[in-house]
Amino acid sequence: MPAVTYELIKTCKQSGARLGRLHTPHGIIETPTFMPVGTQASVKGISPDELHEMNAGIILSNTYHLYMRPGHELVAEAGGLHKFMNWDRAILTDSGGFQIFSLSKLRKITEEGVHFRSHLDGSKHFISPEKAMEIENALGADIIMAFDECAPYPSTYEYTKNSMYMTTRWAERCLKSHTNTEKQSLFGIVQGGMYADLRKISARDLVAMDFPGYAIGGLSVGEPGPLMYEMLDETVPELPENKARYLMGVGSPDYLVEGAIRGIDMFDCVLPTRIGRNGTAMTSQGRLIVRDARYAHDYRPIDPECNCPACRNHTRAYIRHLLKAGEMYGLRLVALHNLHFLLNLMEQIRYAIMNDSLLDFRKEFYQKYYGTDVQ
RNA sequence: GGGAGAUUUCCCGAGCGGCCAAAGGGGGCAGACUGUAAAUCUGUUGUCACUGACUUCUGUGGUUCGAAUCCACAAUCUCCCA
Repeated sequence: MPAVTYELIKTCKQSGARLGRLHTPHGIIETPTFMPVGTQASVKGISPDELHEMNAGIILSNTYHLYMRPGHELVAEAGGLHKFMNWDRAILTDSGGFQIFSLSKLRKITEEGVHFRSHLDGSKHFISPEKAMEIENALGADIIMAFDECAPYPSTYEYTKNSMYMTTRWAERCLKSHTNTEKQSLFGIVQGGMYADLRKISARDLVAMDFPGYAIGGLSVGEPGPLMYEMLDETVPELPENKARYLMGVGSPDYLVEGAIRGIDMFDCVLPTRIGRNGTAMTSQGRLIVRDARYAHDYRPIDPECNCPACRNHTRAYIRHLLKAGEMYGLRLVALHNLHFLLNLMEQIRYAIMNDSLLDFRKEFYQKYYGTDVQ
């Protein structure tokens, strides 16, 4: 029995979306779910208590960043990531594959692994699939991700194909070197860029290796929405029904709804915290740039339909003032609100699946959020 | 009372005869952000009939083909001597 298992509860008759439960050593998570991102063992600006209050069941952290600082040995010495950051619910660690992509100026990819320079001090490092497993085992997250390459968009067919096959070989090596299987489950990552045939090959090869869960990576990297949906439509049917499906790096409310409709169970994204810190709120009526002058005398909450602490206790005018004045409480409030908003959206999605009405929900949501019909 | 210096677009501040509607900051305004090198980044910030024209650099008058830049006087401010 793997550490993490997926239990399918029901499928939405209208959309095909899945309602389920993710069983982990640190609790059961209702899916589809959204995982707040805490890259450096902290969801930027948000405390574990606040994450509890918004009913976050699982958060994401990052192998690359924790390896660089403070070092995985230190986290292990502290008693593992849960204890280190005092978070008693589930954690997923990303492998650092995305950092290979986003820190691309500083790296060299080989079959053996990736040579790169630290973004902190320029020092040279090398991470292989085996090394990534060693680090993730030391960190001790419930779900750990295979070491992959997230190909940039756009990439040629040749490049994407080679990259995808290498990611598959790396997945095999990860599986072999991952030791702590009774407490941590390793998820494989489907790659293949924007090429349907490569996506299918990637998915089939990984499914043959029998991972406890599957992620879809390399999407939401700048491609148009419809192209991402098409890739999901090609990929998800290849994945087994009894395993969790995780769409990496997604994010915006429309993508979450569209992903759920296509059978995705887990999402993560920096968007709510990042745009929150930068002054933009997600509301039931669409995006609201709290910094804007039009809210200077607006004494309503950010979202009148929200009952998060920011909306219960503070006005747009006040939060705008905090943001303009550079007060960190303002950044925290908007990030906090955005996380509440997305977690609440996931709850609504689950409710709609339960009632076989997710397509109806999508229509209503789009009209309210974007002022348009389903694109 | 005498002497020295200063006054630039919202603020600070560069400019010292043409390449100046005027550097650079700050502030303002607007936008972006999707497995976080992001409390970051981008654009914009005299007026308009906006690939061009017009009105600006304390005020007035002057020198010059041409002035934010030179001269005279005035106003205001700062410092030094009585």
